[in-house]
Amino acid sequence: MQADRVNAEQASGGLSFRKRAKSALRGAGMRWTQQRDTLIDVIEKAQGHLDVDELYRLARQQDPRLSLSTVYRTLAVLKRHRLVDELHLTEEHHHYEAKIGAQHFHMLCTSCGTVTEFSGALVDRLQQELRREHGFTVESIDLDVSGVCARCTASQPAAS
Amino acid sequence: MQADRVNAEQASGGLSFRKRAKSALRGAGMRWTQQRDTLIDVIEKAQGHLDVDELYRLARQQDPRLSLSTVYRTLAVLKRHRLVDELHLTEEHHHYEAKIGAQHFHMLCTSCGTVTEFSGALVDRLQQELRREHGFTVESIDLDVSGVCARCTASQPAAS
DNA sequence: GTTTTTGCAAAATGTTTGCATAAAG
DNA sequence: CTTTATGCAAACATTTTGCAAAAAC
Repeated sequence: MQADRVNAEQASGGLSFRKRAKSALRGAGMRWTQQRDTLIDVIEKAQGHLDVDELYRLARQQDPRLSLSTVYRTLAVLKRHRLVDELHLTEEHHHYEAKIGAQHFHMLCTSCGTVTEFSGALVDRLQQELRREHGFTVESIDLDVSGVCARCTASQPAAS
Repeated sequence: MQADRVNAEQASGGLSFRKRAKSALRGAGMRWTQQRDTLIDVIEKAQGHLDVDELYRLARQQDPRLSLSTVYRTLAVLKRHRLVDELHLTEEHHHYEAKIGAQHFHMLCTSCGTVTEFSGALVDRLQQELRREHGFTVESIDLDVSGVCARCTASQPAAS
């Protein structure tokens, strides 16, 4: 557990997600509660994309009394402080992930459901282009791709 | 009204949205109902981005008995047949627009609320890159940008 | 001790569904 | 005449909210 925390800090350049979250909230005059600690811990460890129910379920394994309202309220706070990103991978459920490391985006394979990340280099270019051509200053980009991943393309006879 | 229809046909290369929709649905063994005609007409004329409530409200001006269920059911059909696009411009409401003309994406100004369209050239490049680098075949891209438009940037003292 | 946060239950929101009736083909 | 689509109301899933009790500071 101690080791996990050290690894997490190394992965994100010396400051764990939990520590960043704690100081961001404390800095805004908010309180660091047991529930927020639990939820942040689950989100950080998930290393991926949780929807609200998964987050709720996992958090209750650590603290069975934690309520669904608290999950929603905490996600709202974390979104507001830009500590988590909300993804719209599917029509049905939103997914959330810790904002750690470089900006990236997601490809969802419609065949196997796998989510792959890709980096934001091309998206940076798009941002520049929007400023140059439209005078538009980008604040946030919501970009999700769906299609067929390499594995599924290879394993399926090309649909004619 | 007749003139509107002619203009619409010219704008989309000889086949109005309504005619395309009609033949797509008829081709799939579905019926061309009064309600579908009304909804398609509203969507086509809107020339922009309607959310469900706006669509419902406008459609009821033409046919006061048309129900909200029918709006949802019709949008589902149109989405399935790729006759409308569903946009995720804001957190709260989905928006829908007729799929007419070239692919394009949307920038939402967080200051004045204006939605501006931009073309898909850069997005095409992204698509190629994903195939080249990840072997991923793109089926659909959900891309929405928010930020500050040129007008608002100009009229506001640069926030320091 | 004061203020914020929580858990719970209730309400609000947005969307879907079952079913009898109406309309389309 | 047969099948599909509609309107209505009820069901559903998800998210938000009011409030008293608990926890943080």
